[in-house]
Amino acid sequence: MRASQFLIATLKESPSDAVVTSHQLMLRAGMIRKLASGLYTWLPFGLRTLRKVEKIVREEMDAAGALELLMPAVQPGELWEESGRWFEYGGELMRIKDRHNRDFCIGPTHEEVITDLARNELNSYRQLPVNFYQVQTKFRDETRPRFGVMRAREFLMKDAYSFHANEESLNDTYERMHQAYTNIFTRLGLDFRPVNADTGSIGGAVSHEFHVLASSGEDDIAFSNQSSYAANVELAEAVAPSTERPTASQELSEVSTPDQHSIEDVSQFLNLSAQQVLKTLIVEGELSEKEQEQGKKPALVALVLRGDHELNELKAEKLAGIANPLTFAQEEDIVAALGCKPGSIGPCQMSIEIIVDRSAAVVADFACGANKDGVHLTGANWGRDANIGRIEDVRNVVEGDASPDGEGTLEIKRGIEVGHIFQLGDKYSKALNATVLDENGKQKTMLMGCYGIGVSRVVAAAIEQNFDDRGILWPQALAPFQVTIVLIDAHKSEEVVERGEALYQSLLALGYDVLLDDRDKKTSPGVKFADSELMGTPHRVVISSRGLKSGLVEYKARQDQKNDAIEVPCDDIFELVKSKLAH
RNA sequence: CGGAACAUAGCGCAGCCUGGUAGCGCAUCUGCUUUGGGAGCAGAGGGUCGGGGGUUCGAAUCCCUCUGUUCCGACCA
Repeated sequence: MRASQFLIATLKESPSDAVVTSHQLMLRAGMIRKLASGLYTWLPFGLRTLRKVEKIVREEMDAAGALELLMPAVQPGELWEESGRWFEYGGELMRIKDRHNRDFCIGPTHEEVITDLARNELNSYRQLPVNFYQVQTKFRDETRPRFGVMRAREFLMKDAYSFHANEESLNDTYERMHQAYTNIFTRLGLDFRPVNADTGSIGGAVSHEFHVLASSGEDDIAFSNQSSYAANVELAEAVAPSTERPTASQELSEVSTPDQHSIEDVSQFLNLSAQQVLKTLIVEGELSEKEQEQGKKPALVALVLRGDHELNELKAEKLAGIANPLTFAQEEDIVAALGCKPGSIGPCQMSIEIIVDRSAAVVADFACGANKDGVHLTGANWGRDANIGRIEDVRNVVEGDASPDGEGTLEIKRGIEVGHIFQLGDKYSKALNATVLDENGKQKTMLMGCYGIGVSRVVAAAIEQNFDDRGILWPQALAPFQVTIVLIDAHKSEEVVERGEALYQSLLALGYDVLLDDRDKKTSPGVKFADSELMGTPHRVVISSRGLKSGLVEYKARQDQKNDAIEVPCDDIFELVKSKLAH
């Protein structure tokens, strides 16, 4: 591509609404422009990278035996009513009506449509397994779109759906997809982790998220420093401490702690570390349907954690006897049941059920609320002063915790979710009655898996992981242009033009993406250099009349932090660039 | 959804407090000069100051309202 024929839409300053690096750089390098909140136009330069991600995704999906198709972005509401999600899905589902006043939505995902297709087209177990995929625009009406294309409302996604006659087949395809995803992100040149994940609202059992590690990520990922164990912090198990609880060495005593409510206040006031202070959270207990109908009030349950630990609501609400979704008790109910306000609650002399976190259960001589306003206890001990009740895992893991697989300790980093694979089971096939005939001629509900990659988000994630103060540092596989040839003094020197043209043509002939910066003399060399760095082209050749006088041209790799370029004889430059591009 | 802020040329901003001819930088266009790190000089174009309403002789500026955008939060004993 010749720069003079291309849209180079670089900006010196970034629009004020861009806060994360990838968003700023995508705007500044001329990759995208915002149309409205969460809606972006991909300019020619940005589209090149988007297409490269798509290409690698397609190649690996095809290689893994998946079949590409393309479904409509607009979907009939009836299908969503059939699956039940018309009512379950919240405001993220963009609902529209056509001119006949019929309900439609703009697809945030395509389980319903593909399952409808499968029930019509698949009749026999002998047609299974199959795995269909598409690369397509999705729409989710996010409450708070942000970070550019990283959390946009309209985005490009590769989604795949597999159909199976049995669990074994589903597992098999799931593993193949796991491997295909690993291949994809490896080829893209990204630092990523597959992590065990919560299945969320989509339902089903087994699930992995693929996260690109970057400080701007929205999820906390816990991973072992010694093994391949990685999990979303929401799901990572906090293993029981291997140490025994020390024996009590202090006497229980009451301390007046006026206006000291938070763990921070109390530990400072008592001059104790937060680890020695236990916090007690009061949540609502579970009610049976019958009790709910009778309008009974739920019993309260006390959750006891170490002061420096955070409650994991997901873990808590899964416990028997606790309301799901987790509901914190109202202040008046707490006062009625315990006789004091939140902020002074503790497990000693507790009248309601107590669930103690594994780590909190091995603390001795702890401080806690005294169940009297403005009073705390110190030197408290389980058994002697408080009933330990049940012990459960109800906290988030923290750095340094033992890895649940027994190997190494946990580190926590932010991750950007770029891929997600699920074993859906029969959730949708059952709802939509998608069956095939089995070996015995009997109707059998198919099992399903689904596998997504946020194609547009991958582009942003790649930038979050690869940039410096001058701009983007594209991994080879994603670079919109692999080589930039900068011409200097082209208007004065025929030889500059000829040499540049020759190199340009021979690299093009090999199929490389080359940008020939032939912009006229109004574009100064400094602008060309700055643009090539902002745009992140991995390799740059500079051809100038000054260099050609000694028969030399200049080569520089974008990754080289040092500013010094290599001067090479101009007859050697083609071979040099070719060898650099080869790997 | 809760809280906070912002909206002035394509982009970044000033002007508003204290009402009186709408400005700066970048970008754009023309001419001349210039060519190894975001060029120089001279000139030019570009705005219903987000929309509506009000106060006033007069509103970008003060008041009300709507819309849009952004940020923070949705973990707490």
